[in-house]
This record gives sequence, C-alpha cells and structure tokens, in this order.
Amino acid sequence: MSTNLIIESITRHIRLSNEEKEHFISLLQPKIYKRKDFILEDGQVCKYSYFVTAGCLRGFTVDHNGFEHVLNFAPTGWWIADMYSLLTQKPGILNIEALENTEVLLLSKSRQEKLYHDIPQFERFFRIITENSLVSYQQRLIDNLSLTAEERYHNFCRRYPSLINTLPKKQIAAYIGVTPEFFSRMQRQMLTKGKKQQD
Amino acid sequence: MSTNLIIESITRHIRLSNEEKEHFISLLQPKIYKRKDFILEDGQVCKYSYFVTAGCLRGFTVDHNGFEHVLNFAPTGWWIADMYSLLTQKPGILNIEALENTEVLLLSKSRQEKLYHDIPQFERFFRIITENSLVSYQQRLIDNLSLTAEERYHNFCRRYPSLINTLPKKQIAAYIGVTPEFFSRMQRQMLTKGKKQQD
DNA sequence: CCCCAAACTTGATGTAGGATAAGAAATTAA
DNA sequence: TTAATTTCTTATCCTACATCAAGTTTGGGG
Repeated sequence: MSTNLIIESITRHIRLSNEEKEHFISLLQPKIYKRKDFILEDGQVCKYSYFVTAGCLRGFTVDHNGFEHVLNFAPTGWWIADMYSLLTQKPGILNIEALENTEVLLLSKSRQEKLYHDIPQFERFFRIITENSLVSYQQRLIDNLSLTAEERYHNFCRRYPSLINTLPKKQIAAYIGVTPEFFSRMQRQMLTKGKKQQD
Repeated sequence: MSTNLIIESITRHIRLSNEEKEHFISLLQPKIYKRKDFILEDGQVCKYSYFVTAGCLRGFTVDHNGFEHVLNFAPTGWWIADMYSLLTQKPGILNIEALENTEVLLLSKSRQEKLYHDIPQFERFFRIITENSLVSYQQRLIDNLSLTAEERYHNFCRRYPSLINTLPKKQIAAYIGVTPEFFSRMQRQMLTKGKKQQD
C-alpha cells in the first residue's frame, strides 16, 4: 500500500511513533476510482475524508440554473471531503468526481473520531490543516470580491501549478468563476497582451 | 468581568471543570475599544484572538483601488482574528475596526498554545469552531460564484439577523460585494417587488 | 441643539462578463 | 480508424453591476 505520502504529509505537522503510524494506517481503506466516477453526490451524507495518493478529484456544486462551480481540486497529496456533510452527518450539496483514474485512502468519520481518542496528536493535525484550509478560502473569497477574472486565473495557477495544463479548461473556468466562453476570450487577450509586452 | 458568555459558548462544545474554567479565564485580557478604533491594521502581525462580549467589530481588506471588502462581522458572542497572520505570525492583510463601542476578551497566541498544552480539550474546541468557520466560508464562496447580489443579501440577513438594521448600509454592501449605489437601487427594487407580491 | 461629515439616493452612462448559437478541434470509445 | 461525444473557440448581442456626478438625508461630536 502506498502510504508513504500520507505519513510524510502528516509528520510535517506532528510527531508520531512507529506504532502510532501503523495504527493510523490500519484505519485507512484504499480505494480506486475511474475517470468520471462519482466519489460523492449531492444529497448524500459524506462518511469519509479522502486522501488522494494518485490522480485528481474535483469538488463542485450545481446551482439552480444547472451551472457547475468548482470549490476545490484535490491532486495527489491533498485531502477532500464535503466538510459540511461530514461534520453534521446531514445530506450535503457537494459532488466529488474523479477527473482521471484516481487512488484514494478513505478515513471514515467514526474512525477519525476514534483516532482523536487514541492519538490526541491527530486532533492537532486536523486542526492545523483545517486552519490552513480556512485561510485559503478566506483569501479566495476576498479575491472573488476584489480581483478580475484574469487575476483570479493567476492565483489558480499559483495554487495548482500541476493542473494548469492537465485540466480541461472548462474546469478551470468553473473554478475561477467565469463561463468557458469568456475564459477562452480571456486567454486570447492574455496572449496578445503578452506579445505587446515582448516588443 | 463578563465572562459568562464566553464560558457558555465554549461549554456548548466541550466539558470543563470549574478549575479549568477559571484557568482559562485567567488567560484572558479584557479590553475596551471605542467606535472607529482599529483593533488591527493591515501590515501588522496579529497576536490575539478576539472574543466580543459587547458591541461589534468588522474585518475587512482594502484592494489596490482603495475599495473595502468585508470578510466578516463579529457581533456579541463571536470570535474574530486575522487567521492568516495569527497562524504564520507574518504581517497580515486584514483590518479589524470597531463599528460601535465594543468590549472584547483577548487571548494571545502564546497563551492559546499554552492552553492547548494545559487543557487538551481546547484543541478540540478550536478545531470545531475552525471547522464551522471553514464550512461557512466555503458556502459563502459558492454563493458568490452562483447567486445574485439580492440572494447574497438574503444570506447576509440569515447569518447576521441582529445587524440588518443596526449596520450602515455601505457595510452590508461591502459584505455582499456590491457598491453602495447598487445596493441602494437593489433595495428599492426589492420594495416594489414585495408590493407586487402583496397584490 | 446645531452643524458638518458621513451615509444614502438617484440619474446617466460605461463595462466585465453572460447568453446564445454555431462551427472547429480534440478525446474517447468501439 | 472512425463515429460520436465532449471540449474549445469565435462572433453577436445582452445584462448585472460599476462609475461618475450631484443632490439629499442622517446622526454623532462639539
């Protein structure tokens, strides 16, 4: 099982003995999804946190006009879940879909709670990654209130450098909050602007 | 000292003995700000979490055109801080200002860390409120991507019912992400719409 | 109580980005 | 390889909201 990555990403924030590492790993379930598989659909209760060991997932909502809005991407090494549903155990509004064939490690809510009890350090670990996540959503909200679509695109590029060229452009558009048509126009404009600056 | 409110809001999530409560309270510093006082300015390092026991604060950023964007309000019973700066201890981008004469309890970062050590339950408490805060910023981001200004105004009303009539309208406009001019027009439209529905 | 700054409103005009449509290019499944 | 589907682009027109300007109302400090 490829658990190096998850252990490494955890021990960047807390120290664990070998037994603790093994105990933690024993709580995980590996699972494989194929491109376009849905890991979670809106209306369902989210029962797991998902850690991506290979591939890429996307979390998105569908508004009442049928348009999709991407909340987050989860490439290799990232966690994803419908936090609202996971916390409340009520039906959520998030869809999570595999953008390519993807391997994940599942940590169920009940096992996560058990983990907090068995190894209190994990309370700290999840507090820290939740804090970091909170900060980045605050920043993204401010960006959406104050930046143009083009500036938000640059922020996307900084946040997900590995995805710039691998992701369908319509997914990027749905993340920065514009239509695919406008995104296309915007890119053309950016090219001509770039050329002007070269002269 | 008016610490009933903060103890009550904490014991909604974790259980504390009387000694633990007293220890916690001993770590807090009360402070009073006057209307228009700045609790924190962008560029400063945030050294405290602030709990409002009376009055109201606002957290906002100023963009490169000089426009203000409200990240959050903190009426009585709410916490506020520049999370980014508090976590990293680097200069932040948030301003926190008193909208009226306001009483707060300060919890310094170093004391908060001491608290995690002395009473590990607090690790859980702050994890939970951070989780809840994360969920609401996620929702607000989705709302900004998918809803009209009018729908976002309704969400503001649900989130901060006590502020609808007490807050200057330009503050509400800066929260939902429109200009005061447009907010004014929007309200007039909502009135005439409401009248039509009555007929 | 009054005055002045701040907040609010209203109108005229401008613009970033959306809606629609339709064809071109790229992927996928078979 | 090809047919079918999805994605991307381009053009035209449209709308939600911004900008600018000017006047009105409000309310908090002296």
